[in-house]
Amino acid sequence: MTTLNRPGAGDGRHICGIDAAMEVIGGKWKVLILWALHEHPRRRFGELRRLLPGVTEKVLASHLREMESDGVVRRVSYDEVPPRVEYSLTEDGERLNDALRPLAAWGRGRVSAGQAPGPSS
Amino acid sequence: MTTLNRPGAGDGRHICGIDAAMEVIGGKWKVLILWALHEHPRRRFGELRRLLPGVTEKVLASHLREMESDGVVRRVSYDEVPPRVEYSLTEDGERLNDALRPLAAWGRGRVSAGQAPGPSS
DNA sequence: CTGTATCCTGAGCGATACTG
DNA sequence: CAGTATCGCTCAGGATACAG
Repeated sequence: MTTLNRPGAGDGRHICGIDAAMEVIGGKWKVLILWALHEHPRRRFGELRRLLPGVTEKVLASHLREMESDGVVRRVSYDEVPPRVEYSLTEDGERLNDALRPLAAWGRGRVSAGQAPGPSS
Repeated sequence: MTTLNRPGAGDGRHICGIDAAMEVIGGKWKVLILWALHEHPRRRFGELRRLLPGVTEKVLASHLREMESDGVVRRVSYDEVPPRVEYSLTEDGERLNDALRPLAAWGRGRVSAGQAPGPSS
């Protein structure tokens, strides 16, 4: 289960529904994992790691586990040698990704307008 | 400036635009502040504090400062005694709130379906 | 190749007291 | 009323080594 430091986390009390979503996407790399798996379906662990420059194995693994238990990521393990595991989005994960589009558009808008935090002071 | 522990934070490198948005809403109470100011425009500091049960003065103040410098919250200080300050959303803040609606709907959907993290294991 | 097992750091947050 | 100032803590995340 995702246990993030958010209001209402753990006790199931969410004020407006966004909290519930924030718990799912609240990890540092989770929205990027969502995005990567949407753009590149059925990705292996190592491929995902390469798609997210800077993420460590430990964090990627734990994020994937949490997203799996949250029902947005599906993990398929092929019993081969060497081992092969493929990750993809569930239907709910795809819906979550769609729900993030307006937010991404909003973010892109202010990036191109130079209002995004970071570059300009 | 918002300095969250996110990929690309600080250097202005965002992969898909969601990162930029996540930096703005990444604080523990920020989406709730957004929501509260949308539902109850022109709120005073103390009122806001009462609208967000559990938030401390320090965190509320710092979040409001960051959101102000991110251009989503407007702070209007009336030069009176006792002091009066009113917070409201900027146009961009309202747009951000709109962009969060699909996400809230997604979260509500899984809350009512019992899939949200927290209540069920 | 696909992950655990440890250890560690620090940002983010909370509690409390205090100020104009 | 509307905040700062300080202190402390927790836990998400990073580094590295090891395992099946």
